[in-house]
Amino acid sequence: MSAANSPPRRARSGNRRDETARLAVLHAADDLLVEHGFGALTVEAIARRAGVAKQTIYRWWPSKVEVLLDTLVMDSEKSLPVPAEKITAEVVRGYFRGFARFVTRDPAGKVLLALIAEAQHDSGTAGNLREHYLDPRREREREMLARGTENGEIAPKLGPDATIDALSGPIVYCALTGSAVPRGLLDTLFEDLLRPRSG
Amino acid sequence: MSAANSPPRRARSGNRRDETARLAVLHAADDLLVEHGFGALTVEAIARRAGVAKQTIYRWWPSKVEVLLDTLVMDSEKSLPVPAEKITAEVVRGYFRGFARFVTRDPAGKVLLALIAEAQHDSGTAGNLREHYLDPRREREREMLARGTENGEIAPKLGPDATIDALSGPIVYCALTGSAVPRGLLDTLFEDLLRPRSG
Amino acid sequence: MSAANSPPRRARSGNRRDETARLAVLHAADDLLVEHGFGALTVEAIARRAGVAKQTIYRWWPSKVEVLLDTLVMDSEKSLPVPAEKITAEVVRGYFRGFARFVTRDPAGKVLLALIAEAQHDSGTAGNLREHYLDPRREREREMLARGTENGEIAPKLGPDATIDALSGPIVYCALTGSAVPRGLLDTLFEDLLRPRSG
Amino acid sequence: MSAANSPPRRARSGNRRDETARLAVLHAADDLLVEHGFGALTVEAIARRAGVAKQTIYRWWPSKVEVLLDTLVMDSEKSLPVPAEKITAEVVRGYFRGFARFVTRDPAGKVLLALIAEAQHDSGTAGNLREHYLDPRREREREMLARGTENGEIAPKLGPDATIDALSGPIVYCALTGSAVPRGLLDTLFEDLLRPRSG
DNA sequence: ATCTAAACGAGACGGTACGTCTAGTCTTTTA
DNA sequence: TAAAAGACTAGACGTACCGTCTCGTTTAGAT
Repeated sequence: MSAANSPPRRARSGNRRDETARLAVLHAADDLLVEHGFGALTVEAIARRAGVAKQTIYRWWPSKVEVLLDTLVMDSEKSLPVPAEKITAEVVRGYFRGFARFVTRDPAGKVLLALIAEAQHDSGTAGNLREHYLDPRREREREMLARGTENGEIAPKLGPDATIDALSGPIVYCALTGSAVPRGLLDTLFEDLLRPRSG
Repeated sequence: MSAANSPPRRARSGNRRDETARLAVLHAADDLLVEHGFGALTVEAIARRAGVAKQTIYRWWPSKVEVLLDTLVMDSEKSLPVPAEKITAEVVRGYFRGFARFVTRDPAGKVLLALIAEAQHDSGTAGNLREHYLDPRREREREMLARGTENGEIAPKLGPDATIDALSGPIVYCALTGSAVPRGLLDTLFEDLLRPRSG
Repeated sequence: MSAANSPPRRARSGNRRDETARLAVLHAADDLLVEHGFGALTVEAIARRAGVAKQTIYRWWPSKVEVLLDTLVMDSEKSLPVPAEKITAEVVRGYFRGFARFVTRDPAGKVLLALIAEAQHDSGTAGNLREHYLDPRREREREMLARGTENGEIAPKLGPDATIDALSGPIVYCALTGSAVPRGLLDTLFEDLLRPRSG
Repeated sequence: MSAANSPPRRARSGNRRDETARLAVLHAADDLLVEHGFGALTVEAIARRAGVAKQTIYRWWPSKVEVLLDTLVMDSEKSLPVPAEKITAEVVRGYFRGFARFVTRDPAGKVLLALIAEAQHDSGTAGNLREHYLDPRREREREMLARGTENGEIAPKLGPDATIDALSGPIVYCALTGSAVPRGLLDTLFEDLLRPRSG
């Protein structure tokens, strides 16, 4: 019953990394991005908001984008897991629809857009984004398609990467330009690129 | 013939806007972006490189992104005009192939990626990018598709915006993530979305 | 009768110096100094207020302090002439009392204080102030004392410069520090330094 | 003996104000004023010369004149203390002679002239100069005169402020106009204003 | 029961760029 | 040819963050 008396000031952990501080930083970064945009996302502001010293951030993250990347990995694992079992056409379609929802409506999706943006300005960010987010996720997406193909549930007309790019590309592009994904676009692409030929 | 001997130092224009300065700024911004990345693209650096006072930049552009937007409009009009006459399937396909080349290989294309990126961080940039680049270009792309459809050269399965998003989306997405557009992707999309139903 | 029809817009004088512009500049400088202080006295502000182009000021005055010096010479000749005839003790005393009033209460006196101040920052101003204001005036003050001495009206205990410094010094110092000249100070100095030993 | 090896680069003080930086700023300001005049005394130049970041200056001083005021208080306390014990006529005379030397020959005296000058241009400076320099010093000068009077060493003919103004005024005025204090001036004023009536 | 070691908050520091301001120069146009 | 207009280079202004560096405090684990 360590926190029973609900201390106004949290008990610090002394010798070990302070998990409370870590979470405070991640949430502060997320909140600032959503509430005030990337422009307000400075290390100083994160520290201020998290009630944490700047040095504590620099101790554990090389820069503010690594903080964001941590929140993205955490959030997207929760909000948008890549299906791994019982792959049907409907599951695959649902995944990409979920992806569209994630990047256009979920606040956590803003983090992905912000990191894609930042990657254009900084090659280090580009590398980290690929390594810790895009590539691992792509790998699991390929597996998803492979299983669906084995099952005969889908019959991709193109290679896995081309297929995923064809579906993810318009979604991300529309999100980046602030427009909605046009009605019918995803369904038509699905029909043309993934549906078993026949009838 | 006062300026016949082409002075090494440009003759300033006095009362009127100095065209030489304007071009020096645009080229300096372009060069800096390509050579040293967006991080090195500060107003101070542009001014230094262009041999121009900072104030001259602030007099004519609200911020450095407006400078970039000007270079983008100028360059893309030259490198990637939207076809307006004799629209055939091949012309349309060639336009999108040219677009892919523009954003993945042309230095001027980096400007578009940088502006899409910056638009994620700043809503003013987002608005300006739409208003001065994306929307006008989209309008002409729609006209291109409309003419090709009237001619019977193409038969879009989707509405014009959906069609353009389906083609531009993967191109831009691949450019943003630093990967090549997968072989066959554009051709397959073309075949499926634009080709007359054979016959 | 050049200005007989009092045009709303003054008639410019073509290839001769425009007297209207000259006076507008002097008055604008004076007004700005009195109304908004020396800090607001920029060449741009003077030009704006006078309805004159900056270049017109630079054409005729090396800098804004020369403008002020012109107004000072003009104004102080009018407000505080050095007595030259019928020098009595009372006339001399009245002159220094007038000087005290000039620097502490007359708006035109502020110009002198401002120029003394500026002279500390810029040796060119120091030279100009001496040459065009302090030295000529000192010369006439010496003559005033000399005549009074010849008349037997006053009997300076010190040399003329020392006498003038002893009287002007406290006046200027009090004006510069924003305090009033203490009651009795001038009279006592007068009594001690200028009054015939009597008997 | 942790600092026994006297490091070539100073050890910074971490969390606390860096005394080395403070002194570097004060000396840089003093030096710049003496060497290049008030015109060269910009915050940027002080920072450059002191080897200090501009922000460090703005953190501790509202403006460059406050820096000067600090150097003045520091220097004049050292070069020109107001005598407080054993007040004799000679001590008082020596103090004012010292003051004359300070403002006309000591480089630190230039700071006082510069601040008096700046006070004409900015009322904030005027207030600060009074509050932090002129008034406290005047208070001690009054005490000096009071003690000398009690002792019977001097017998001021005027009130304390008038006496001090009568002596300081010509000194400052001569310093401001770049002329020497005329020979005999101070002695005569002393004789007339402070000397016991003989007898 | 001390002592060591790490992580913490706080915040000063040297820097870089920001966007604004004024100085002083220059050129074109008008009268 | 003077004056109005105003664009230009140059550089200081004061602010915001950057990333680094002590400080002194707090606590866990080793002595």
